[in-house]
Amino acid sequence: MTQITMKHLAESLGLNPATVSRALDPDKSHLVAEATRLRVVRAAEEIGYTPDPAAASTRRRRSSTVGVLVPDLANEAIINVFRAVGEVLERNDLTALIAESADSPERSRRTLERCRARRVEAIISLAATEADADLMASLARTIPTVLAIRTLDSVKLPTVCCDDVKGAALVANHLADLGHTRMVQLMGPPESATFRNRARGFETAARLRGITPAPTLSAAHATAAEGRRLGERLFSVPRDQLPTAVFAHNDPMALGLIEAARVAGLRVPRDLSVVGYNDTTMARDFSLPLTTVRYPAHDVGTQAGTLAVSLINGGAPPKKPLVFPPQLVVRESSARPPAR
Amino acid sequence: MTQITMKHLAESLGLNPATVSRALDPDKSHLVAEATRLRVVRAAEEIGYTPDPAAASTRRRRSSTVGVLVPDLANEAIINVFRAVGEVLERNDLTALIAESADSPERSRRTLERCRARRVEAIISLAATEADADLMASLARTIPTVLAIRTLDSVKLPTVCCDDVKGAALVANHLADLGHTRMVQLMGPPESATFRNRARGFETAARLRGITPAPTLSAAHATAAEGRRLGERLFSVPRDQLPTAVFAHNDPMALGLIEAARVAGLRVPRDLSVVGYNDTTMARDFSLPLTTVRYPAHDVGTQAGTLAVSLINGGAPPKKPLVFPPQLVVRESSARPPAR
DNA sequence: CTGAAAGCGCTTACAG
DNA sequence: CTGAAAGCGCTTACAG
Repeated sequence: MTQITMKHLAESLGLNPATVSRALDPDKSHLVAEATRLRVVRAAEEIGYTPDPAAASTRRRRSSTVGVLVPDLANEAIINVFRAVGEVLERNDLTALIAESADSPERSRRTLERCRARRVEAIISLAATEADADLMASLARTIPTVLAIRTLDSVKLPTVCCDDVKGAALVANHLADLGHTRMVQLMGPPESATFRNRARGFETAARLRGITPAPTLSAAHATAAEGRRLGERLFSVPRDQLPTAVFAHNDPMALGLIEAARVAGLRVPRDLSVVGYNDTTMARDFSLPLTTVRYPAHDVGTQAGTLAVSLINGGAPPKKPLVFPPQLVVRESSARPPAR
Repeated sequence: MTQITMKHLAESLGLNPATVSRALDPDKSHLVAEATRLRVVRAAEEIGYTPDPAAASTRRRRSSTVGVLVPDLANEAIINVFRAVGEVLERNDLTALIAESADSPERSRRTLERCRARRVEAIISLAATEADADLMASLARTIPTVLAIRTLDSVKLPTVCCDDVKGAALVANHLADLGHTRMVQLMGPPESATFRNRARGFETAARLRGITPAPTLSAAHATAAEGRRLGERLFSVPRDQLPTAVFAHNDPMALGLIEAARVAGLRVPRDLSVVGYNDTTMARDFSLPLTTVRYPAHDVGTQAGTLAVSLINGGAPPKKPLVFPPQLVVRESSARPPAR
């Protein structure tokens, strides 16, 4: 099966390959007589011809490719952002090269290295951690780089994210409004700025309401298993020393915690209020419907993609991070604290 | 920032680009004096040079790219298979182009079309449905194509999958062994062969044990929400007409069903046994630990990747599907039926 | 073992 | 508006 080329197509139409190339390129087809263009396009469609992108890449000196880093492919909240990124890239004839870092600095490094080798025109990282800040900064000198979801403190890079400080403050205020005074956070790994921001936002807002949260519980991974494990530990103290509300930094941890509460004989929300973050499908479908924070995944993803495209085209990086607001979603896992 | 090329590197070393090319290509470096090879490799490392893959592709006339279709990026069971596929491809210097079909025929078509346009060297579909069987068959005439997870009846293609008939039979026998006689299935969408096979395997094995399952419940999507919805309907009948065991075709549906059971005041497993499929993390972490079937994701993915590589290299397609055995994992959601 | 030339399939100045 | 030529950055016969 020998590959059909532009030369073949041109010959069969009695045209020069250059004309065929122009006719098939939306950015150049205005240089071609409409009748010719139609003839070419039709013939191409008929035989199912489409120019070889690798050859086009070499000549154009553009890979038409963007590297996208995610920490975890099976994480719904992150994949929702990725989907929006992918849509924007596709619309701009850019192919997404997706890679998973698993939050391992070693894998991040290898993956970014591969992006560079592939001559990606931009990098969009949904997986930034301080551990690879230096590498990101150095890559960003030659490749347009966008951070999404997770910010980086130590290096200034174009960033699109959710206002997690505010999101956590919404939770603190919601709980304070319900009358809770004994609250605790179940924090995700501090490597991700999202969790650091949520921790800070919650703490600050609580204090503004005159509440001092109990010492934060730190999860090694932001998973249901960790939520459950830390819940078991938390609930092992006498009842009257228990907090009346827990803010878990994401939905899986919240659900794991609720399981632990059930096992410990605590009713949610009657004995304990639990709030999650992200509003993933499981927040609605498992356990009792979870009070959580809706993450503006579509906005973050769309803007990150758009920003990358703009940087590729020589646009100036925005001076400040693009920040989208989260939204509190009150469901059934939060209520007034139990009476004393 | 003008790109550094092989020509630059060659000049700086006083060598011909051809020699540099050979030195840097593991398959050709044996043609080069070891001392020369070392000199080249070191210089390349020092300046961070790596040959442009697009240019290599055009000249080699190989894209070094494989298209991988998945139905859902956020589905843990499927992503586990994809991860194994990805590892094999990476080891063989192939880049995975991942695309999501969302089980929409229209998106499958567009996505496969894009694979063809990109000149992928092979296609691995974890998302096959009969709706795109014709298209797959036609593509397979020019592009090595491998089916994984989901088989296709109407067209013979190289396939790697799990023995879902057997997996479901394990469940039926487990429940029969416990003494259940009133069972029902909660079936996933029949578009996916996995669910058709599970339905058949369960039914057949049950009948061999002298049990006729109640009419199967059909889920529109294999999600927790659907499990919950169908559970609510199932549990709305008088208790004495209830089945004593439910086989849900995947873990999310099983967990949704368990939630519905809780709401209906049924205790699992005391009043009702529930078994899932796939052994995803949530089977361990949410709800009570779920009895389920471990899916051989690593084997299926590794073999699918290996098979694709072999086909690319001109290997013969296997005469029969490569089938890996599932394994029953008994946890706490299944027990003896309630006494009458 | 190395070099010089040709060529992969495109796109893009350059002419007309 | 179209063509003929050159060239993108590689790799691969072909020589020696």
